[in-house]
Amino acid sequence: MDPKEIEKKWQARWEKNKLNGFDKKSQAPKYYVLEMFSYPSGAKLHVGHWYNYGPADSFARFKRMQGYNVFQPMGFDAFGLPAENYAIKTGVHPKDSTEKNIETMEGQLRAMGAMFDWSAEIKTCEEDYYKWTQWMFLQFYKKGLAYRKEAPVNWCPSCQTVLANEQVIDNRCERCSSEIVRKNLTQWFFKITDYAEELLNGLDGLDWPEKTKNMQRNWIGKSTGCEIDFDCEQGGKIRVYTTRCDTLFGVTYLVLAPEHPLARTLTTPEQAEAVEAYINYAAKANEIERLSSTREKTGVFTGSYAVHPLTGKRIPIWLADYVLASYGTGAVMAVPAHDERDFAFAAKYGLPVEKVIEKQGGETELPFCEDGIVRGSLEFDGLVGEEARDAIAARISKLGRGGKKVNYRLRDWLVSRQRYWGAPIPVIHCEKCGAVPVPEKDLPVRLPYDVEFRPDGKSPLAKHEKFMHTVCPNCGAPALRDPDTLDTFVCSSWYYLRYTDAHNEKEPFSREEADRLLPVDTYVGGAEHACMHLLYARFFTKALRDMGYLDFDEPFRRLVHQGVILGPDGNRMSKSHGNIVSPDDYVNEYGADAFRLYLMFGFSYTDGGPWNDDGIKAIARFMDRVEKIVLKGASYRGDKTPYGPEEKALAYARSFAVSRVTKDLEAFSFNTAIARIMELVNAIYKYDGLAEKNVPLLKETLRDLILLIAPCAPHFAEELWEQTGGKGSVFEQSYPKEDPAALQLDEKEYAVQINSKIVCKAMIPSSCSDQEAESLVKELPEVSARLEGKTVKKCVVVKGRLINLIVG
RNA sequence: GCCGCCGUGGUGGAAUUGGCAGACACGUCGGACUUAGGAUCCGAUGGGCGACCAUGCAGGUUCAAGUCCUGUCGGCGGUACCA
Repeated sequence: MDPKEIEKKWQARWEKNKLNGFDKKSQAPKYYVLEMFSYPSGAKLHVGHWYNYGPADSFARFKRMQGYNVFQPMGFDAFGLPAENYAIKTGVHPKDSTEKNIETMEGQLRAMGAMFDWSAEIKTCEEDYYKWTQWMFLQFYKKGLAYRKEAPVNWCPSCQTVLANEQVIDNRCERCSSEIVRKNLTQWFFKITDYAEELLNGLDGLDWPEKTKNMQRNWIGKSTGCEIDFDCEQGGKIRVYTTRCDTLFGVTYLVLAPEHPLARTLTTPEQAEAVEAYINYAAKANEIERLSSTREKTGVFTGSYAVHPLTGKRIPIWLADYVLASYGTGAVMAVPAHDERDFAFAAKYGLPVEKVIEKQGGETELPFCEDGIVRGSLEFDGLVGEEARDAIAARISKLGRGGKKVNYRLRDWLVSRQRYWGAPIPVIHCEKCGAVPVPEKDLPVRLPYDVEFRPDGKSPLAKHEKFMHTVCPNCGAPALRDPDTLDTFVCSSWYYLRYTDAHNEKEPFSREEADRLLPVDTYVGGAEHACMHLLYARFFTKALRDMGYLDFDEPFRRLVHQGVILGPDGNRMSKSHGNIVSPDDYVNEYGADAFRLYLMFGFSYTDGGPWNDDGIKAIARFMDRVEKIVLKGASYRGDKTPYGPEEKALAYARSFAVSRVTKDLEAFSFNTAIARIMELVNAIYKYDGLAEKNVPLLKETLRDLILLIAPCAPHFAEELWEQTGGKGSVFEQSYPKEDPAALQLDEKEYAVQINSKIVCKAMIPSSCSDQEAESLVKELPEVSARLEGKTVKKCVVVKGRLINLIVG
């Protein structure tokens, strides 16, 4: 069988018979299988694409054969930095290179033979898509979920652009390697923090890898603590946030972040110079560096004092950059005795340490940061941990000086980028009216083609006069467009919705279609998106639900991460390692089906691992064996139907394989699924060696073999199906079902144990009761010899497996 | 540092979730058929001559532990002064 020929033949036929599409008229239950869409980079599909899409497609085909109306769309995440960088390097316009790449990749994806519904294809860089991305922005804006604020961001002075945290490597710009500075800039944010609590709670009900859910939990970082107001001697007050208000009596100083609004006003004239110098110093250090715990703590005294809310004690106020402006209130109460950071800082600057917590039953060694017994704290003495916190927080709250407060580590999502290749932010800046959203009827705000995107100190769109100059939709006065574009994660936060209604010109999607097809039943993609795309998409879904566009809470009911195929040397495949394995050579030599089968069989899907091709010949041999036995079986004639132990064994092997393969495919355990099919093939070969065959049984088993293999080797199975006289497409057949009767063997082999040591094995009727099994076993010579003069205290029977006699 | 995951033959990897450890393959060895074999088919293959010993190491629970608990070493991923 020539793989190239049959691939072409069946792909054409599937296309013609619309076998790959979602059937909108079908009554069958829907099943939405989604793989994370591709970034149209380079020109070729790499092993990673195959590893993601091949097995996932087998899963989709399997669901189809199970009777579901499967929707499996594909598209391209086409905006983004790589295309722009490529343009800067080569001068090829991002639009041109992206379109070319998409065309190539589309062809290659089709050649894989996956069951993609191309009628729903989307490309995020096309007007009819990004128009709706902009529309999303406007809805978020209307709802108060998109806002502009000044915030510290990573700024590359050479590229003159804001960079995302991921684009900062070792405090340097990934593009030009110049040092990053922190800068306060006015940027657009999405208020994802409004949904922090729901994003956290919603995780519990999701069928996602625990690992990923945990990463999101940590990322959201909920913490319950207490806010406390400290009066300043010179007037005003400072609000601090703490999770350890039980240590309130151990406060020896307060610390404000250098960016804290009160930092300068609290500074006394004598300290002004030192404070100013320190604020400047802190502004230069970037956030990554600041957060490094190995870095020595620095700070400066403001010269002024606050008053302890419960004791009235004078407390010096310091600035230090180990306190973050963006978390809590940007100010903390320092308790050196019970916090490592405060302890180190106090030691360096000679600040006092006051112990107010004692370890229960042991020496208290400072800093002691665990829960313990409260001491030296007036009437709170003797309380422990949570009860102490509750009591002190209640007091604070009664005094009107704060109280319990929940904080999240999650920050709002910075969505504006000073880049060209993205969706323009649909906002117009008017001198009189301020930031005015572009009216929906004027969408899309088109991304102009003739733009100078080479970096020369200005944001690319800002230099495009025709793009920038417009009139204010509000007052009609001349106004400027927002020169920024949206983070590409905005585009990918709603693409699974657009798929359901990809050509709708009036709305981003119709509610009817979305509610019908969503949520995605199984979503497959890399684990690297755990705290980015997967979190943003959940946020979008919840926000759109609250705006009344959707009727469900979570976009992805079940999530599966494929592992990563590494280079043969165990490193990530990359040009710099020189360890890239091209799928093309293998596909050319063995065919798409064989390559896909090998990826499924040779690796544990969720683990991946270093590439090696030791087993690929085994797959070719396996397919060869299947073809031979299937075609040979088809040539048999006769209705002689012996039915003895061999036939029973074959029927058992068939049913066992069906039962296990079904479970394994459902669980994305592809390697064991293929192993089970190989076992069945071995059983069929064994049976075929018999002189007297039950031909109808053999043929039925071979038919099931083709069906079992079909999701994993689609072209191959179609061809066998046709050659053996099957009607229609193999994917119109239903997946084989196990026969419970065949799985009921008359007798099963039990391991017979005495005190958990195996004594012998015995065939025991599978229908017999525990007691019957026990007495049967006692009759066995191996057993009775050893039981001589001993009594059986207990008998443990594990059905179908073993009988364990426990002897005193 | 903290959180999470993982350590099983020469190799990739199984183990119905506490029940015959090493399925299914690769590789190796032996055999058959061949002028030939890097094709195909058949057999053997964790270690030990053996009783037995084996799932990183040391303990524990249990009739029974790769699986559960405690400690420890090693690897991977996430996060990093979040008060």
